[in-house]
Formats: sequence, C-alpha cells, structure tokens
Amino acid sequence: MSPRTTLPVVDATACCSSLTGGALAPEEAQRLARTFKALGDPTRVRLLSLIAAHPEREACICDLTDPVGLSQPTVSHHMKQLVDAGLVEREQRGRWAFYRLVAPTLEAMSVALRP
Amino acid sequence: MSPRTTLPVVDATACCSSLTGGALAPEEAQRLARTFKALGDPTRVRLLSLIAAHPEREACICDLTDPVGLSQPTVSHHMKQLVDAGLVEREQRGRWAFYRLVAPTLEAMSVALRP
DNA sequence: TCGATGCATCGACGAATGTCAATAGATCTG
DNA sequence: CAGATCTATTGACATTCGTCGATGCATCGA
Repeated sequence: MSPRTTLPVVDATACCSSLTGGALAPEEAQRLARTFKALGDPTRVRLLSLIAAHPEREACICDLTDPVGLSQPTVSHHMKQLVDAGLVEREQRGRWAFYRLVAPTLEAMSVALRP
Repeated sequence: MSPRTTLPVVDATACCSSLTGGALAPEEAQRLARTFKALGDPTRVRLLSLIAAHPEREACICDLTDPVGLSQPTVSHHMKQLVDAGLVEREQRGRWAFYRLVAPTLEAMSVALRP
C-alpha cells in the first residue's frame, strides 16, 4: 500500500530503446547503429578494453599506441570515433589527452541488447 | 564460513569476454567486433527489432522488405550478415525462409558491454 | 508438367572505412 | 625564447560496404 498516488513521469527503462522490445523507429535504429558501428572494429574494441585495464580506468594515447601496434595518428583517429559515439570521454591534462569509458553509454547499449 | 574448499573450475562469466574486464586478446577483440559490426547498420538494427515485434518472434523476408523500404536482394543480403554474425537463425519452411533471434548471442553481447 | 512465388546469388557502382606519412598545433622544459 | 614532446589534422590510397537490377534456384499449386 504505497502512499504514492501518481505514477512517475518516466519509468526506469524509458530512456533506453531496446532491440528486442518491438519495432524501432528509423531514427532510433540509426542512433543505436551509430554506436554499434563504433564498436565494430577490432582495434577500437581492444582500445576500450585497454582503457578499462589501466589504473584509474583511464589512459592516454601514448599508453595505447604500442599495445595495438598501429601508428599514433591511427590510434588518435579511432579514439575520436569512440568519443563521437559517446563511448569514451576525453580530458586534456598538460601535454596528454586522457580517455575514460562512459559507463552510461555502455549500460544503455547493454540494455538495448538484452534478449 | 562456507564448507566449500575447492573453487569452481569456471565461474559463471567465463564463457563471455567483456570489454570492461581488462585487456582483451586480439582474437577476442576480433570476435566481438565482428558481431558488433553486424549491429552497426541502421537497417540491420531495424530488421532485428522487426523480427522481435512479430508474433512468435519470427519473420520471413517478405514480412521485412516493405517495412524497411529496400529491395528484396538487399534485405536478403542483410539477413545473411546477421546469420553469419550468429544474431539470427534461418529456417526454410516451404517457399519461405523464417528468421529468429538467437538469444544467447544477444545475451553474450549484452554482457560484454556491462560497465 | 508449367507457371507463379519466395528467396539467394551475381555483377556493378558510388560511398564509406582503416591505415599511413607528413605536418600542424599545443604544452612543457631548459 | 627555443627545442622537445604529445596529440590532432590533412591528404592519399586500397579495401570494404550498402545498394540495386538481373538472374538463378527451389517449391508450391493448377
């Protein structure tokens, strides 16, 4: 017997569209696909996992170039893709650019895939 | 004070690599990226959601062509991508090819993204 | 058996993508 | 200020991708 008489304006899942919840509007599908596309390259998947593996879960370009074995401009290019997709955020600290995972985006994509 | 003295051979998540659990081996990253790439197109995202929206959660090509507004060969091409990625399975019934979502794959990808 | 129907494959085309070397921009250090 | 260091941008290139029309392949119904 909750004393609450009004429903919440939005429920907890209203923020996140789901692949499995029914037909998506084209714009929603596009939104999801854009982020999935950023995840659709092995180098970028690896970069995300490398960031997660670092202390404080953050890393700069110089930490990432060697492990993935690609040129610095290429790594920089991939990081930009990840930032644009909202999967990663960038912070300049002195000469270094530090990157961190964006948990809410990962969570939203995870929810969108739940069967 | 658990009486258990031996650890389980594998823990519950051992089957599924995670983006956020630490550095992934290149092969693991490639595996994940391959499936994410299949999700990285708005038409394919829409196709998956349309299948999920159908009764019995299955659909044939003829059900999907009109809603996405593309040619039949193109839809067929996209479905092949989804099958190859393990996101969808195909069953021929008479003249029709029926497609269903593969829940374990969706679940695995969802788990891989959990922050 | 023959036409119709549903789907897959083929060949082609423009667009997007991943990669690099070269270079520019920004920040620290001496 | 001058050089060194870290990162981003640019331009170029080969490759992949999404799309279509035409065509081939099964399967059903008359």
